This record gives sequence, structure tokens and C-alpha cells, in this order.
Amino acid sequence: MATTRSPATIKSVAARAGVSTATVSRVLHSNGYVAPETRERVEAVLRDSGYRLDAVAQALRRQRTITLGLILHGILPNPFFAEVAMGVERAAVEHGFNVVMFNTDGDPEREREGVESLLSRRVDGVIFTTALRAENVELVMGAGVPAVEVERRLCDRAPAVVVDNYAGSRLAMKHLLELGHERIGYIGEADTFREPDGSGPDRVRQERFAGYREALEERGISVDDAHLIGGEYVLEHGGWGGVGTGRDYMRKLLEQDPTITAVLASSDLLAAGALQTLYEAGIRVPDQMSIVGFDDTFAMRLAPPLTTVRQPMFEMGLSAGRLAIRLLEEQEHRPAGGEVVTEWCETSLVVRESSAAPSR
Amino acid sequence: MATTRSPATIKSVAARAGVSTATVSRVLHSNGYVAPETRERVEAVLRDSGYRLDAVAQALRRQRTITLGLILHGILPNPFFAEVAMGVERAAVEHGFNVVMFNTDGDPEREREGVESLLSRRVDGVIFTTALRAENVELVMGAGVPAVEVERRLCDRAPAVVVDNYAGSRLAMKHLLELGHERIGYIGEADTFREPDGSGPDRVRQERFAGYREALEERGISVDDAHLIGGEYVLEHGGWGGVGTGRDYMRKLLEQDPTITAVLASSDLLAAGALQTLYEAGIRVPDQMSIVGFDDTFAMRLAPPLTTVRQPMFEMGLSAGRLAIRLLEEQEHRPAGGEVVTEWCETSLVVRESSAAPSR
DNA sequence: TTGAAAGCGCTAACAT
DNA sequence: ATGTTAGCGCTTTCAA
Repeated sequence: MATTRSPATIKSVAARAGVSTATVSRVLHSNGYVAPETRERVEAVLRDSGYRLDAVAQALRRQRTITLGLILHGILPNPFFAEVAMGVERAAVEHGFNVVMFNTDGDPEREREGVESLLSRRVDGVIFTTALRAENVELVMGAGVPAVEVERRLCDRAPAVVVDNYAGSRLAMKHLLELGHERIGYIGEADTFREPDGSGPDRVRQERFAGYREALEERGISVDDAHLIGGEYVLEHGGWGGVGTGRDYMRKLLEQDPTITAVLASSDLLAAGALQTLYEAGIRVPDQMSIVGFDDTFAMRLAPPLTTVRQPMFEMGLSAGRLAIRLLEEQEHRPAGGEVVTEWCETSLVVRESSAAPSR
Repeated sequence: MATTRSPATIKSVAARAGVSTATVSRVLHSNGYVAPETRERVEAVLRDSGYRLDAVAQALRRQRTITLGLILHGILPNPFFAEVAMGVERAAVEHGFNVVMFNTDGDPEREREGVESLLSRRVDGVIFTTALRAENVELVMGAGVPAVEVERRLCDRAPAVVVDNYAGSRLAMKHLLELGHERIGYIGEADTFREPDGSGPDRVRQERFAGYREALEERGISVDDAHLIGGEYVLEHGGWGGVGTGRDYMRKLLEQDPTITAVLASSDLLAAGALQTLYEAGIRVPDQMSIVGFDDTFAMRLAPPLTTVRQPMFEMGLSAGRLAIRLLEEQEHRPAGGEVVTEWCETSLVVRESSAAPSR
């Protein structure tokens, strides 16, 4: 039991064990030579003094906090971030790291504040679960701290963990096409936050749509404008949105061409909205209409359980966390890294109950 | 621009400005007297040396890390934790704090490790988004660090932010009863993780069910066993579960009494599963069956959008974060706190499209 | 095999 | 109004 009132320090332990602080430190980290009896004596004191290493002091001395910073944008509209965060956390724990999270809610200004805050805390690496501004990523790297971008790369000097959205779309289309669908609608434009960097149409968006278009064209089917629906993605109800948009879009799509037999939505959120419209209209899924989503977030919870393109979110976070730690360790040795790392994660099609052959 | 290669410190700034470190510290925190010209000179150096306060050194010196620890259980099965986390984060940022998160995945052993880790990092407070073991909460308090429990209190010496689940259930039942339903099924037993503390039937569960039972009894309707469904809540597909259970339960419920006109599910997850069964069976909601959920997590994304009892998750996190910080500040003054704080958050009924008067 | 001692970067008495 | 100084708790040469 603790004898002193204030928490045990390496110094108090040393005194109680009749050794120097250096020796205590040595047994703590089992490095250097310590005589077996000395070690035991120290360990005994350590145990019953309730000693707990002060990571703050250690960090100051070692100039390493064993902490990763994580920038994300609020879990509300999309569970994607939460999943990635859990992956990052797992990677961190694997290596004895902790994670400090910072939520920007999609605001680039707050992203900058977050970066400043994390840098001030001397985190050993920063993961952007989708950066909003390249300059904020640069800020991190400029401080000599490894930065990793997840989902999309904004800053081309930064390592990133990404997914082949084009391939994902192709997977979905292959499924639909093989099922025999020909008139397939596309519901797009799922941006969970403001246009990143103001840099033209978002790349993820483009890629997902390209997969749709090219799959059709390869099949000799030309893309019909009446099958496309887009526009602004609105955050309704204070961030809890996305579905409403999908619902509206599906309605419009049905007006534009009531003969479509399948729909590819560029996110589960949009697909969920589409399902609502179909439910309302009494159109059975998959009997009268097939729906495929993208992300695999809450797809399995929908009625019917949604066929969707899975992004391995947890794994993406895991990779990002590990990458940051690897970069950090490499940086210890080499003065600076070589070329920019890109890690690709695989998408996969999860077939559930929302897709089937068209009834005709 | 930075002149030196290594990052600016208070010392390097002091040297460049021709003052002492104390003076730099004073302008940094604008306390104590500093002559206007001196201040400006220092500020100039601060600016163009790219100085960034070292929060680690500051923490060591002040014995305050300005950091909150957050223990949670993986976002996978239930978005509840993610929402609470965002609330805690917001409270933290409001007060200039950061948040270190630790995921236990529902494992009490990992919860203990998390607590150790956070305590070692000298966080100023710990929030348990549902503690798994009272002893882990005690561990935190024993270290003189404020602890706050969210959603349910395991440790009766700890402050907690909770919700009146009974009242929530009553709200839902009032709605259903006023709509004219009399044969109302109950789908229960939603536990997102192992039995906390091994301490008998979970309180949240009990309260939600009590609301159902008592509402019925007050109306002179006796609870029919055929209207109740329970059992084990299974985590399917590696944690991504809950819906499957709801789906099965709804099927059984329909077998037990096909004449029910409404169902109260003790979580959105279970309600989502119920909706799947109904969809499959071609039973229209709300025309032929009303469904009410609990939580308001992804209720709005279901088809039809689910009427549910909302738990203000974000606000709960916010309150918990603020409470921890308040406790921390009070602790500075008074030697120890008085009585155990309990903060109640209000549930509310969100009526959407899954509930209506019974058809005949 | 162990100890002494010099800091990591910052703050806060205490002096001046 | 400003500077001096003694640490916070730990690690790590360097010496013994």
C-alpha cells in the first residue's frame, strides 16, 4: 500500500529501495545491468508503492509522446469516421501508443486549430481522416511530424491510405449487369462535408461515377441522362442528414424514367433514402427494383439488408495508424523519407437482399 | 521564418528578444506586468520564430495535462458511443482540453489497461462511456482523478450522466396507447456488451421494460407473455450485430401472437431487425403494424423512418465532459467533493413514419 | 553493477 | 517591470 500521500515517483521509489533513480529506471525498462537482488528489491517497492510511470515526464525527456493525433469530422452524418477512428486506435494500442482525437465538424478553420493543438501536444504523428485543406497537412509535415491521409489525398507530398473507388463501382455494376439489369440509375454526389480544398469536383465522387459509366459503356449501353441524378448533398437536421437527399433523388429518378430496374447509389446514406422512397411507393426491393449502396456502414440494418460495396474502414484506420508509426520509426534512423507512400485497401461487394434479377 | 533548425523554445525566444524566459512566459499567458514595448518585441519574435508552446513541458510543470481520457467500447454495434464521444470532445475543446480515447471493445480487462494507460498519461479526468467494472472507476478516483460515468452508473461513488429510461418507455407507450393500440409487443434485451459487473439484470433494460409494463397496467391491460420477447443479445458478424436478433425476435413475436398491432423495441437496432422481418412478410408499417424504437441513432435512415425514443447522446457526452472539468476545478479549491452528482438528461419521443393508429 | 548529474521546456516564487 | 532560480519526473551519458 502507498505509504506517502502524494503519488510515488521514481525518486521516492529509489529512496525507499536504497538505490539511485537511474537504477529504478533500469529495472523499469529492464535495460542495463541490475543485480538480481537489487532488481527484486526495487520491484517490491515499485509494487507496493503503487508507482505509475509518469508518461508526461517521460515524454518531455525522450521528446516522444507515444501519442497519435487523429483529426476527424464528426461521426454524425456518416459512421465512416467512427470506424476509421477505431482502426487507428487499434493500431496505436498495438504499439503502446495513445490517440488524441480532434473533431473539426468539417470546418477547415477548426482543422487548423486541431493541428495546432496536436502539434503543441507534441504528438508523434497525425492522421487525417480526410483532410479538408492541404495546407493543414503541410503544417504537420513542416513540423517534422509524420502525417497520413485517409480516404483521399489532398496533399500530394503526404502518405495516404486510399481505396479504389472506381474498382468498387465496377464491382457493383458487374453484379447488376450479370443479374441482367440494363436500365440502371445512378444516385450520386455524396459529400459529407464542404468541398475539400475548393478543388473542383471531388475525386472520390468522380471515380465512383466513372465506374458506373464505363461498366455501362463496355457493355455497349450508353449512359442515359435520365438515369442520373445529382446535385447538392444537403446536411439536414443539424448534420444528421443524407437520407433525405437520397429520398428526394429516388423520387426524381422514378419520374425521369419509371422503367429502370436497378439503382447504384454512391453511398449507403443515399441508398437508404432511396429505399424509403421505394417503400413509400410500394415498390418491392429486390423484386421490382434492385438497389446497391456504397460504404457498408449500416447497410445490414436496412430493410431489406442492402447489397453494397464495402470499404474496409476499420482496416483503413489500422493501416493509417501503422503507417504513421512506421514512418515515425524510420524517421528516427534516416534523416528524411524517400518517396510518398500510398496504401491501397480493397473494396469488396457484399451481396445482401436488395439485389436480384429484374422481374421484367 | 524560423531561423534555428530545431523548434523554438521559450529560451530561444527569450534570447532573441533579449529578455528572460519569465518575461516570455508572461507575454505568452498575458499575466504579470510587461512593458508594452517589451511585449511587442517578444510577440514579434514569437511570431516569426514559429514558436509553439510545448504542452508536455507545461503539463509536467503545472501538473495538469489539460486532457480528458475517454473510455468507450467500439462504435461498431451501436453509434451511441460515437455520439457521446463527440459530445465529450466538444466539451473538452470548449475548455481548451484535448481528449485521449481508449477503446475497450467491451472487454473489462482492456478497460483496466485503458485506465492504467490514461492515468499514466496523467489525464485530468476520465469519462466512462459506460463502465464495465466498478473497480476500474474506483481506480481512477483512487488516483485523485475525477471520473464520470455515462449512461449507467456502476460505481455508486462516481458522478454520472444518465437518462430516465423508464420515462422514455412511458413516452413511447403513451404514444402507442393514444393512437389506440392495445396489443403491443415488446422486444427487449438489448445489451451492447457483456453483462456489466456481472450484477444481475441490467438496470437500463429493467427500466425500459418497466415503462412498458406499467403503462399497460395503468391502462388496465395486463401484460401478455405472448407479447414479450427476450433472450440473449448476440453479436453477429464480428460485432456488427443486433439487427439479426431483432429480425428473429420479430418473427417469433408474430408467431406468438399474430394479432398484435404495434411493437416497442428497446433499441433502434432491434427495431431495425423487426422492420426487416415485417418487410419480408409484406406487412406494411405503419398501416398494419406500428414500430417504435429506442435511442434515435440511425432511426431516420430506416424505411419507413422510425418513430423512436431519443436519448440525447451528444448532450450526454457534453454534460459528462463539462462535469469532469467542473469537478476538476472544484477539486483545486476544496479538498474533496461533497455528495455524488447525478445529471439527468431528458429523453423525448421523435415521431416519424413508423407509427399510426391501428388499421381497424 | 551502480550512482551522480545534467537537462527536456516550462512556470512561479522570490528578488530586484 | 523584469530577471533569477528551483524544480516538475524522468532518462541517460559518464564516471566510479
